[in-house]
Amino acid sequence: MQGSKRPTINDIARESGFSKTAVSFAFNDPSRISEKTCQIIRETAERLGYLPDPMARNFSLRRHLSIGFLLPQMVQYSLQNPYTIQVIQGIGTVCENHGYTLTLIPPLHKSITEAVRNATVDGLITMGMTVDMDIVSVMQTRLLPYVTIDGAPDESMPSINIQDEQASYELMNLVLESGHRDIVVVALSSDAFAKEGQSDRVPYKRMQGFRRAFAEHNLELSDQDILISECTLEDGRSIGKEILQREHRPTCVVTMSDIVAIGCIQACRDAHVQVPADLSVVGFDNIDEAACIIPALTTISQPAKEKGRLAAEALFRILNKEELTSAHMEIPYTLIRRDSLSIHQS
Amino acid sequence: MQGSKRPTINDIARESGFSKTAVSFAFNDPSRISEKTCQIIRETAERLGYLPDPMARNFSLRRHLSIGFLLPQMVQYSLQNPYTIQVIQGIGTVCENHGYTLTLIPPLHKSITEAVRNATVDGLITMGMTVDMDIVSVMQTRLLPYVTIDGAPDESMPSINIQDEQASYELMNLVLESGHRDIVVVALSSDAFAKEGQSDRVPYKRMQGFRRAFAEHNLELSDQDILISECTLEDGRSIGKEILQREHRPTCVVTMSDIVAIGCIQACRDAHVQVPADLSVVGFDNIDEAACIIPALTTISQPAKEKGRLAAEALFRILNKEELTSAHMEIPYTLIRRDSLSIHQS
DNA sequence: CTGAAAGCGCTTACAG
DNA sequence: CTGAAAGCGCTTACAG
Repeated sequence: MQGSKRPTINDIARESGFSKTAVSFAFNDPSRISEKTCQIIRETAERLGYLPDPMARNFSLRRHLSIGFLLPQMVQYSLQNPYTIQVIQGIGTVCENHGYTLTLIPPLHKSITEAVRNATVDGLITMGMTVDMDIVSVMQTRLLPYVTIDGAPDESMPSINIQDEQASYELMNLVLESGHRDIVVVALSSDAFAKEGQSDRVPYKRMQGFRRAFAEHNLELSDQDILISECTLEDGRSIGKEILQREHRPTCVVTMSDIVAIGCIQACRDAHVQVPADLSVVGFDNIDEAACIIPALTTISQPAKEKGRLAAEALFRILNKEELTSAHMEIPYTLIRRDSLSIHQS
Repeated sequence: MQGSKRPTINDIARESGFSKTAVSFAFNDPSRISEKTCQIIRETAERLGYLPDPMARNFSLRRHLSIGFLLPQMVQYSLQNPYTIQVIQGIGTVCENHGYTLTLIPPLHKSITEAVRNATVDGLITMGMTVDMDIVSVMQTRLLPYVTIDGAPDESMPSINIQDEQASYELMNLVLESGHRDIVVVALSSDAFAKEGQSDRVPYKRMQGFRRAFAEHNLELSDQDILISECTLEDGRSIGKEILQREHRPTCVVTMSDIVAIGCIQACRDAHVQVPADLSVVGFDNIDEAACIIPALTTISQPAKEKGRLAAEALFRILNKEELTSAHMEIPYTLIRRDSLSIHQS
């Protein structure tokens, strides 16, 4: 009866004796045809195993019914970071409410630009983006709406951020007030999108906050006390190992991400170094694990799910041609004091 | 120069003085045209801000370059379960390697069938599916390839599973050997896909394993000692609370999911009941958290990421018209003994 | 209520 | 090397 090919609207039209128009209406707007016609068409469709092709339909309607999330790292690392997962949760929930799917977009053949060029979505959400990036111009020429989380706010780029400089300042201030002076900072690497170091990027802003706290204590952060880590558990662990091997061991490690901080703590465990007795470690993000790990992390709590939610809602507003109340949304953070930072007696 | 609409291949053809064919080749197969032509076309495209529409291209080529993952629960719950996230990780990594995106598909207007009907993907991966479900027939009439994880193996349905009956048997056996006799089982609910209770479903198989262990000890599992929980932390917690309120408190709670087990442990904490001193709790899955939580969970370790990986690889093999070596893949599990199960002295 | 026809933006077999 | 034209499977303004 049916070959290996799916029947199309043409087959149903021919077989049922009605026009393509009628068949289309039978599935999308039955009120436009008579009940009898609708019934015959549906029966014919059922008999031939016909279902309208959603891609053809979307193509015709110039829509995708999907929002894209550009993974900031390789899939493996992105989905290993609870912070990113929470962001995805927030985005996903909004998509669900709007009847959209959520497309996770990894770099295509190592190229993020290529991935954006090929993305079949109605809009994109990115993390840590600055205007100078190639992908921005691609999105713009494609007229693809986008919102960035933890990126550098720019006129042409709706964004969701916390006050990273201030949060980092408070975190470092707490460390200094706790008496620490031998401090190593583990900064986040410029991520995959970046063309070059950019002064408005999140890692930079956090570093600025750290420096401000140092300055207020009449201290200076020397370059050799700044290390760079990818935002992965593994890299955090190897950086931690590296720090423990220094001849002059610091009393506190200040990271820019809980996942890196936890990696450091694992390195300490491996080396039988007690945290925080021998070494304090502080994080950033306040992922769920930060509260569970022993010792529980002192960190900055930022509402990741909320970030995702806000980004997605802003994007849907753009898609619906609604006015954004504010293109640059800042949401509150909290300094969380727990056990991984000790008072240092000098 | 350009209106609010994107230029199409036609605009570039007209403006450059070449045909649509040539423009198409300039982007997809430059070897088919002269260098000069290619250059002129590319310059024209650059000038007008033209990028080929990926949806139109995919539509023409009858492909999507995306794999769909049907979320087994609402987004919020699915992405809250580390087991599911690991599965997604596995799938995502394979997609990345193949240059595909991964589309997360939530139920559409509460309807999973509707979601499958509209999914614009080249293939689908589902969790916990049985052949009798509506979505199976939809996928079949759509000729959409699919693979199911933790579903009921069937001739027409490639699947990835562990030996759930045997694993559960071993787990319950350990509980019984540890001296427990007052046991409450927290089973997983028939999930959202299910039409009705089905004997080949994973929760059913696990229950069979539990019963076999009981039978071998000349015991019987009474209905009142079987509770049902959604696979969420919250539901686990409220089930835990319920159990603690029973007049006759059991000595051990056997769950079918770590996330539920952890919920139970939280309920114990809330009620100041010591685990495992006052009550033992065992899980299933061995998510990362199972090792971190105090007490660390006794559980069944199943390689979730591997399940995702295998499912995706099988799907790509189907897409490439390759022969599947075996449609039903079983992978090994391990019984993990940790601290949440105590020896019970009677 | 119904249908013929143009259109969505590409690809590609075919002819020159 | 190049282009006219058919085709992918739908939607929908328009006319009857």
